[in-house]
Amino acid sequence: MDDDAVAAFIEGFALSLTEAGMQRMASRMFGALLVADDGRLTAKEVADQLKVSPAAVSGAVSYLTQTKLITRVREPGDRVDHYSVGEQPWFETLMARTDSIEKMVDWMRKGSAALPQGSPAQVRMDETREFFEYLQAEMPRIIDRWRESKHA
Amino acid sequence: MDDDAVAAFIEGFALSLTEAGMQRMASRMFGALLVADDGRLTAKEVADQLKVSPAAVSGAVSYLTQTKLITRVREPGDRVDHYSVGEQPWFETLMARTDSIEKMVDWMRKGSAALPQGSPAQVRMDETREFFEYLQAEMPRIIDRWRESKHA
DNA sequence: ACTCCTTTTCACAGATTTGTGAAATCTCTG
DNA sequence: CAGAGATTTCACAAATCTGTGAAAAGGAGT
Repeated sequence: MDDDAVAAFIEGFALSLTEAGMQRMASRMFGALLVADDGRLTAKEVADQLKVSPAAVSGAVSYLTQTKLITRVREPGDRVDHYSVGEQPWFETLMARTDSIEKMVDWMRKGSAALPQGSPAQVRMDETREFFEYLQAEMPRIIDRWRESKHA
Repeated sequence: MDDDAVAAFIEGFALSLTEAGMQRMASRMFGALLVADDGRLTAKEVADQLKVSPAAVSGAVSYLTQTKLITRVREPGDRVDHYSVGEQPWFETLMARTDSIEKMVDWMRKGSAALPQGSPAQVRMDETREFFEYLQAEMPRIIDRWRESKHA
């Protein structure tokens, strides 16, 4: 277990998540959870490991729980919260999250309506929208196929 | 052709692209191109339509061309550049762009190596990496399937 | 080579985001 | 319900991001 390499992973991985649009602190905390042996840490452990204030962790927690990437768990008779990458693999959660796509699709519907009937721009936009709708619908099936391919 | 609604589309659509990680100005310019009848505009047209400076457009152009979402076109005997959402549907370009995933996969490989052999964290990380590799490999096939489903 | 226009670069100002410390709030436990 | 510790909130400072204006660089036609 190479601690330096693990720390490097957290920072590097978090950076690529950040580039993909996730908040910086949330990305780092998420990285820390991924390398935690049981995928669970307390706020304090996160704060210590990343050398940040409890306040920063609190912000990350609220982001990550809202986006359902982690869940808050408290054992009965425990006084501290544990945060955990859920039982369901987090990337499935990530893939299932399509609100961003949905928003785009909604806008494209409105956009298409505002364009001249049959114009190239309208045709292009409708086609694009159909693709995203297809993609959204396919997502669960893609995950299924992956599960199958694993068994083979 | 409802100009106000078109403008609203540009802003709304651009916002959802921005939330997905794209630069603000680039998102707006991209939106403007999407509703342009032939999918092509000059820098000046973009600047006028979005009410921004040429410098801002220049920045957006450099982002969008780097990410291959638009291409620069200049007709022989013309003095100005036209920017165009490419011939290939832009969302196919978008889906084919996997560098972000590749970066994550690379980091996960390193992360796995740094974790104790056979530890839950390592198992989890390897599985995650395999999923993304699968996803990346599947992408072209997903697009193919969409094309087929369109013919039906 | 010159001129005109387009495009890029750069320093800067304004806006936004990020993380901190301190205070407030919450929640178990006794 | 009081105490102890955990968590959240808030105002603020530092860092980052955005877009501007002005100047520089680039290119096509004369």
